[in-house]
Amino acid sequence: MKKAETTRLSILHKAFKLIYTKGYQTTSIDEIIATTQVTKGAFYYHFKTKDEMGLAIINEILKPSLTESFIDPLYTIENPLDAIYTLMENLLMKTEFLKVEYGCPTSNFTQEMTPWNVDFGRALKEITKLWIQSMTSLIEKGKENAFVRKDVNAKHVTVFVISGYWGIRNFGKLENTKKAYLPYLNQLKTYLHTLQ
Amino acid sequence: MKKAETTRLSILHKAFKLIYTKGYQTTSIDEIIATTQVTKGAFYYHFKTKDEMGLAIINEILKPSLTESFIDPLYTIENPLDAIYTLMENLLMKTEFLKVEYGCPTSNFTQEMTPWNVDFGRALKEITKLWIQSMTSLIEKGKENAFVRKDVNAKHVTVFVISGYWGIRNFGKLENTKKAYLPYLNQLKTYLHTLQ
DNA sequence: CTAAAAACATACTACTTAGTATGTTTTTAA
DNA sequence: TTAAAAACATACTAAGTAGTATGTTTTTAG
Repeated sequence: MKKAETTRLSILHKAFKLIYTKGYQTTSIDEIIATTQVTKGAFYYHFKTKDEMGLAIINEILKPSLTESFIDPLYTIENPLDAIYTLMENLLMKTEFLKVEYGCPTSNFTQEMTPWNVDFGRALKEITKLWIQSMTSLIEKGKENAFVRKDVNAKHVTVFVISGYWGIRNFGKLENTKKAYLPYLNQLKTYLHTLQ
Repeated sequence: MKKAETTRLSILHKAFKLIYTKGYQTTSIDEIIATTQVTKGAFYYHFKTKDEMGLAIINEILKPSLTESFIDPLYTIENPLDAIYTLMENLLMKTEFLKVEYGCPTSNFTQEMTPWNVDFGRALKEITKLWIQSMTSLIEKGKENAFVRKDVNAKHVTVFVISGYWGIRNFGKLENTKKAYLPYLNQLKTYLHTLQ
C-alpha cells in the first residue's frame, strides 16, 4: 500500500495544477489521466467521482498548503501587523507556485464551486476559517502585547485584509502583472499602521 | 427590426441571470433557450457562438449596469469618502439584483473566463477600468476640495477599496449571509476615515 | 400586394463528457 | 509459494454539448 498512495497523490497534484490554471469545470478527467500517465481504471479505483477527487484536493492539497504558506509564516515575526504585511507581500510577490494570471486557488475554488456544490462550499469554508482564526488570534495577542490598539476588532481586521487579498488576486488576472498587486500592498501597509 | 431586438435582449438577460447564478461553463445553450422560450435557430441567428453571446453580455448588460449602479451613485454625495462608503454599503446590503450567494458578476466573470479566453479578459478589464477611473478622479477632486489629504494616492485607494469589495463578495458565498459583509464595511469606514 | 430579406423553427451531427463493465496485473499476507 | 485482495488497464456507454443544415414564417420595402 505504498505505490498506490503515490498514484493517488500524483493524480491529486496534477489535477490540482490543471484546475488551478484552467478551472474545475474545464478540466476533464481524460485530461487529468493523460497528464498523469494513469488510466481511467486507476483513476476510478482511487476516486468514486470527479467531485470526490475535488474534495480530496481541497482537504489533502489546499489545506496543507494553506497551513504551510498562509498560516505558519505568521508566527515567525513578533509584531503581528508586520507579520501580516510580510505574509501578504510574500504571498503576492514571491511565493512561486502562485501565479498572477491564475489567482488564488482557494478563492478560485470558492468562486466556481459554491453555487452548485454544497460539499465544496463546506470544505472551503472550513479551511478559510482556519486562516481567519489564526490571524484573528494573532491580532488579539498583539493587543495584549501592545503591538495593536485595544479598540481594534481583530476579526474585522482579519476579514478586511483577507478580502483585499482575494480581491487583488482577481485583479491581477486582468492586469496579468504582479505590479497590479502594489496598490493593495501599499495601502495595506498604511492601513495596518493605523491600527497600532 | 424591433421584435428581433427584443428577442436578442431577452436572450442576453436570461443568459446573464443563469450565468450569474451558475457560472458560464455550467450554463448550456440548451438551458438558455429553454428558459428564454426561444429556439436554437433564433439563438444562432443572433449570436455566431456562445462566446460571442458572452461578450455581448459583458458589453451590453454588465457595462450599463456598472455605470448605473457602481459609478453614477458616486456623484450624488459631495464628500468622496462618504460617497465611496455609501456606494459600497448600498451595493452590499441593499442592491437587490446582487445576491450574497452568487457574488459579484464582474468578479465572477473575471475569475472564470480570464484563464482561457483573452477577449473576455480584455472586455472585463475595460469595464473595470471605467469603475477605477471614476473613483480615482473622484478622490482627486476630493483632494482639491480638502475632503481628502493631499498625500493620498487616489489610484491606490481605489484599487484597495475595490479589491476588498471583490474579496468580500467571494467571502459572502462561503457564509451565505449578508452579515459576512459587515466586517468589510466596518473597516472600510475606519480606513476611509484615516484618509481625510 | 408582393418579393426578398430578416427572423425564427426543427432535426440533426460530431464531439466530449463522466462514469461503467470487465478484464489483467501486481501486491500482500499466510 | 500461493491464493486472495488490491491496483490498475481497456473498451465501452449514455448523456450532454456547441454548432449546423435546411427548412418555414414573419417582417419590411418598393
